Amino acid sequence: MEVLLGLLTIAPMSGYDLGLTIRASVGHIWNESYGQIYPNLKKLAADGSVTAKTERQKGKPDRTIYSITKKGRERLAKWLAVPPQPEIPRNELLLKLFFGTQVPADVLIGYVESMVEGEGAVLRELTRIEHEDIAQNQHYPGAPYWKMAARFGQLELKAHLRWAEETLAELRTIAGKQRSDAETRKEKKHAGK
Amino acid sequence: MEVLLGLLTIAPMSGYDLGLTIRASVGHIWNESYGQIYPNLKKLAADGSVTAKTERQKGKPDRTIYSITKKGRERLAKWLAVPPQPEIPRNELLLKLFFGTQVPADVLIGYVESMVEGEGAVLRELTRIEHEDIAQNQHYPGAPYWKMAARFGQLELKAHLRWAEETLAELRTIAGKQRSDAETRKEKKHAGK
DNA sequence: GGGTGCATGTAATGGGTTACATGATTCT
DNA sequence: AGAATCATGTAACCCATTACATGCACCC
Repeated sequence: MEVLLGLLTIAPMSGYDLGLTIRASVGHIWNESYGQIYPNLKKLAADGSVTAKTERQKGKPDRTIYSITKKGRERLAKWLAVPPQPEIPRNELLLKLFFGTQVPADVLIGYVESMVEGEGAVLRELTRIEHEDIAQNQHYPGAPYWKMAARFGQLELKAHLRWAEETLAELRTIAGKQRSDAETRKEKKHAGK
Repeated sequence: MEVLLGLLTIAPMSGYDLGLTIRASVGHIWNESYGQIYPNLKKLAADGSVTAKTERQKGKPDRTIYSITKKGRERLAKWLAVPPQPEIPRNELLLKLFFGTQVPADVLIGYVESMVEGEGAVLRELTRIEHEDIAQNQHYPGAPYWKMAARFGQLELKAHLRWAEETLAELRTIAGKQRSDAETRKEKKHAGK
C-alpha cells in the first residue's frame, strides 16, 4: 500500500508503471502484485491520498496517471514514523534442508544449486543498479538511501552464496557416502543370493 | 503444515509442544502460530497422516499426543521432493530506509539500532544452539542438517550486522548535516527579524 | 486473590496471489 | 497468423494472524 505512495513521491505514474518500477527499484526488498496495486490505488484515491488523471495515448490503451497529494504525503510520513516490526521468517529451502534426513542428498544439492543461480543473478543485477541507475541519479536526494538498500542486498546475497559453497561441499560428501552405502547393500544382496 | 510432520518424525508431541519446539528449533527459519497448528493437526489426522492419543495428566490439563504415520511420512517425502520456490522478499525496515528522504535521519537510526539489538540476540541464541543443542545430539542423524540451517542464520545475521554498522555511520553524518542545517535556518530567521 | 503457565480450540479479519477477462497494437 | 506488450481490473481462494474463550493449578 505505502510503497505506492513512496514511489509516487518520485514521479506520478500509472498502476502499470508502479508494478514495473517496484520490480526494478525495490524488487529485492518488497513486492506487490497487480491484484494488489489496482485495488489499493482506488482506495488511496478514495481517501484523497492520490489524484487520478486519465491520459489518452495513440495506439496504446488509455493510462490512468496517479499523483500523490499533501494528504498522501502525510499518510506516508505517518507510516514511516511507525517502527518496522521484525519480520517473521519463512525460508522453505532452509526448512527442507532441516529435514534433510528424509530426502536423498542429491535432491538437496539441486535445491541449493538453483538457489545459487537465482540469487547470483539478483546480485549481479543489484551491482548493475548501483553502478548505473543510482550513479546516474546522484543529484537526487534519495540516492544515498537507495544505495543503502542496495548494499544490504549485496551483503546478504554474498553471505548466502558463501554459505551455499560450504554447504554444497558438505552435501556432496554426504551424497558420496549415500552412494557407497547403496553399493554395499547391492553387494550384500548379491552375496546373499 | 509440513513442519508439523517433519518435527513429528523426531518425536511424538502435542500441539502445544509443537509450538514450543518450532520456536526453539526452526524459529529463525519458519514460524507457525497456534491458530494454525491446531486446525492443521486436525486436518492431518483426518487424512491419516498422524494419529492422536489423549494422555491424562495429574494437575495439568489433558494433552493430545500426535504421532506420524506411514502415510504422513509419504506426505512429507512428497513435499520435500517439490523444489522450494524462491521467496518473495518483504523487508519493511529496508523499504522505510528506501524512502528515507521523507523522515528525519534520527528516526532511521533508531530503526537500524533496534534491528541490531534484535538480530544480535538471535545470533547469540543461534551460536548457543550450535554449541549446546546440536553438539548434544551428535548421534542423531539430523545433526549435520541442523548445523547447516543454523550456519545459514549465522552468516546472514553477521552480514546484516556488518551492514548496520556501515549504514549507521552514514546515517549519523546525514543526521549531523540535518541538525546544522536546522541551526542555519534558525540563525537566518533570527537575522531577518 | 491475581498473575502465569499449561493446553486446546474457534472465529473474525485481513492480506495477498492466482487466475481470469478484455482489447488493441506491434513485432516476428 | 500468433505471440508479446501495454493496460486495467475483478473474483475466488488460500493462508495466516489476532483475538477471544475456557479451565485448572501453582506460586507469590
